[in-house]
Amino acid sequence: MDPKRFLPLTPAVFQILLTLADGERHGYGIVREVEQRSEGRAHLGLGTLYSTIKRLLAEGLVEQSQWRLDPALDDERRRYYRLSELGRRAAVAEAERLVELVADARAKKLLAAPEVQG
Amino acid sequence: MDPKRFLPLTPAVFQILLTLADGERHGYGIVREVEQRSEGRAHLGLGTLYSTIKRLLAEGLVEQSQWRLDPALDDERRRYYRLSELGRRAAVAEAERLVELVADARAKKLLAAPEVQG
DNA sequence: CCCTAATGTATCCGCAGTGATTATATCCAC
DNA sequence: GTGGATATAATCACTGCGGATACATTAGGG
Repeated sequence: MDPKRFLPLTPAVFQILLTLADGERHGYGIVREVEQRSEGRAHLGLGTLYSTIKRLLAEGLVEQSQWRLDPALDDERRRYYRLSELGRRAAVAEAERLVELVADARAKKLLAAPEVQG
Repeated sequence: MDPKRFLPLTPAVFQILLTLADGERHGYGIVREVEQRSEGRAHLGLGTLYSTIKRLLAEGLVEQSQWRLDPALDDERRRYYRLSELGRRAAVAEAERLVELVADARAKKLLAAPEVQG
């Protein structure tokens, strides 16, 4: 299964996969992490979140998980999700695509060249 | 006028602005350059191209130009476009946003850290 | 306790962007 | 002069986005 067939990922999809890349999260928690990580520059609407997750589950990029926080701290309503292997490879492929885009932007002098690039 | 109000740019819009960043182009020529620069990985449909350019003109990110190639080599039908100052700043802002996304992807270990980064 | 706000999941629906298709015309090579 | 590539443009169905809404639960303050 070639992850490139999902490219380009939409901003919403990439933000969700990115958020799940280092651990499981529940829906609402994803929205808050995106908000925090981007310092408010990226926003994920609730309508987008749940419809997108539904699609990602159907496509097999994301899986539902039984993972639970310490019950004392957790909330029964939460549904946790994790990246599938395919989802991870799709996220990597998208990240590589973005690296190319940035390189193109540098080639077009929209960005300064990095000070040092090994 | 804050270019950030246009973010995030859609893939089609960014590809068009990127193409115009180092010189004037006509519509069909933009499609071909995108195809070539990405080595076929990015594709810009004709329907997308012309409707998007129309919108970009209305938003003032792109301007029509009187520029002409040597008449012997040029084609009367062509309409040339160039980046406006606002368009350039929007493209830069988008490129910077992509740099942040790539950094996020590195932080989440989706990509290896760059070998050297000054 | 109760009230409110925040948390949490979920659906609905209008809107915007995409891109295939179609139409039309011109350019160029043979 | 015929055919295929070039070129612009409008139409149209499809998808993704995100605000609005609904509803239930949880947390905290008075």
